[in-house]
This record gives sequence, structure tokens and C-alpha cells, in this order.
Amino acid sequence: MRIQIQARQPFSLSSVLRSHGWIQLAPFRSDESYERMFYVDQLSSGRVIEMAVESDADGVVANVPELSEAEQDEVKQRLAWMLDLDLDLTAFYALARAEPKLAHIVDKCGGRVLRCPTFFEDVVKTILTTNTLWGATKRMNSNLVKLYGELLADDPEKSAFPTAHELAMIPVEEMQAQARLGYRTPYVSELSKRAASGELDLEAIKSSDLPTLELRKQLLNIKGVGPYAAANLLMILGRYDYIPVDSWGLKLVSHEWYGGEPVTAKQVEQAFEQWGKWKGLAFWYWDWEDEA
DNA sequence: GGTAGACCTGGACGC
DNA sequence: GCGTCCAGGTCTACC
Repeated sequence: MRIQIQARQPFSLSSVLRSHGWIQLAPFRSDESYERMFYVDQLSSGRVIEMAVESDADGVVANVPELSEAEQDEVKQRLAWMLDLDLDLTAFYALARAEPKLAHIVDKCGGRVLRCPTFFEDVVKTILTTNTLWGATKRMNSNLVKLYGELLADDPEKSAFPTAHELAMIPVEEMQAQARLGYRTPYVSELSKRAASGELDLEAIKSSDLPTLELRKQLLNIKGVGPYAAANLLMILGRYDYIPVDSWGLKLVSHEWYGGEPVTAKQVEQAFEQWGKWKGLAFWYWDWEDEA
């Protein structure tokens, strides 16, 4: 069956899918042109489905198996969150149009950041990006999905991302031996246990009205989440006040404004200070002079 | 607040 | 094939 969901215009599905690396991490995938998104999802009923999402005139259409009305509503809510369909970027676009390095984002209807349906999945994936190469991040994530995610009934080769409850059941030693997350294993295990027990309500953070500074403090209290990971997660939450500065970002800023001399994370923040609450987006979409 | 060393993995490299 | 080095953020201890 087909489920139609409206998006605030302008909207481009391929721009969301290209916004960062999440589309390459299971259970996400896309076609080569980034025109269609596929995602294996475990609904709250426990049922596992695969969605195939594509654009239509008003927003997106999700192709899914026959679902109950409640399940259809859940799919709508999840996709609206994952693709940030209600986001209003009018103010940012007005500023971006006046900056040659950012004007391209307006033409591409960019600015939305792809999210996972649960914030738990976003946090785990972000921890897996830290202190490692992208190839290793993909491998670790794939291991978690294949080893511990609920299988898709129609295609047992595919699985959903494991829930906090499912990961909380796995002994740390077993997870380390099987999933090969390295020193990140205890971080993912502890996070899963805290989320599963209700001690840490990650879903509530999605709708929190706390100031960004307070929210950042909450995120930094999660073991394995440091300044880079917290800024990355704030971006996913639609808070662009901080810049996720990794080693690549330092190189880009160094080559853009400092003649290749080493720079600090503070200097990166200062370079984008004028963008205020849009700082993170300006950094993320900047048309860099030299790809370092 | 800043700094140094440890953490873990896989790829690159030299032998 | 084996050993060594290195890149990649965060944590902890220390100043």
C-alpha cells in the first residue's frame, strides 16, 4: 500500500538523503541516484517492515505492506521526523542566498538532516563514528544490525536496527567479541541499559524545549559522547548552535582561512560565529575552497 | 580550563 | 605472513 505524507515546501528527498552518511548505514539504503530511500523498521507493535520512500508533488510516498490504521499513523509520524518534513528554513535561506558559499543550498532545497526514527539509534550510530574511519563505522553498525536486529520476515537477509531493550540483553563481553565495537562496546551497552530501564528518556530529548546549552550538557553526560558527538547529535535534533568539528573539519577550515596552518575547534566556531543559530548548517553546507 | 596518555580496530607499510 | 605504525574522538587523571 501507499502512504502519502506532505512536506513543507521547498523539499527535496535526495537532498535529505545526501545530507550526511546515515543513508549508508543499515538499515538505511538508497538507490544510486538518491531518489528512493529504503529503511527496515520495527514498529511499536514489534512488526518489522521495509519502507520504500520516494518523492511526489506534495512531499513523499511510502510504499509499505498492508498496515492497520494505527501502523499507518506510526509510519507517517516516523517519516515526518526522519525527513524533517515540517522544517521551515525560510530564515536560513534568506541569509544563505546572500552568501556565495551557501547559495547552492537554496537551489538544491537543502538544509534538512536525515535522522533515524529513534534518537537511541542516532546516538549509537554517532558513537560508532567517533575515533575511527568511516569504513569501520559501517562495519560496526552492520554487525549490530545483523547480529541483534529483528529480521524482516519477507527477506531474512535484512534486519531492523536493534532496540535498546534488545542490546541491553547482550552481555558486554559477547557484544565485544561479536560486534567488534572496540572500546565503544561498554558505551553502547551502558547507553542501551539506561535507555531500556527508563533512566534515560532519549525520545523525550527530541521534543525538549531546553536551551541548547542545557541539552548539550545532557548529551555530554552520555558515556562515549564528547564535544564532536554532542554537536553532531544537536544538528540531528535541529539545533545548529554548535559545529561538529572533527579532524576533517579542522583541515577544511585550515585550508579555507589559515593557509594550511593547524587550527583549533574554537577557531572553527569563531569562523562561523556570524551565523548565530544557523552556525552548524552553514559549516555543514559550506562550499569549501579546498577539500583538504 | 588545558594537556597527556590510554583506549581499539583495521589499513598501510616494511621486512 | 608477521610486526609495527598510524588515524580517528573520548575518557580519565593530573596540573
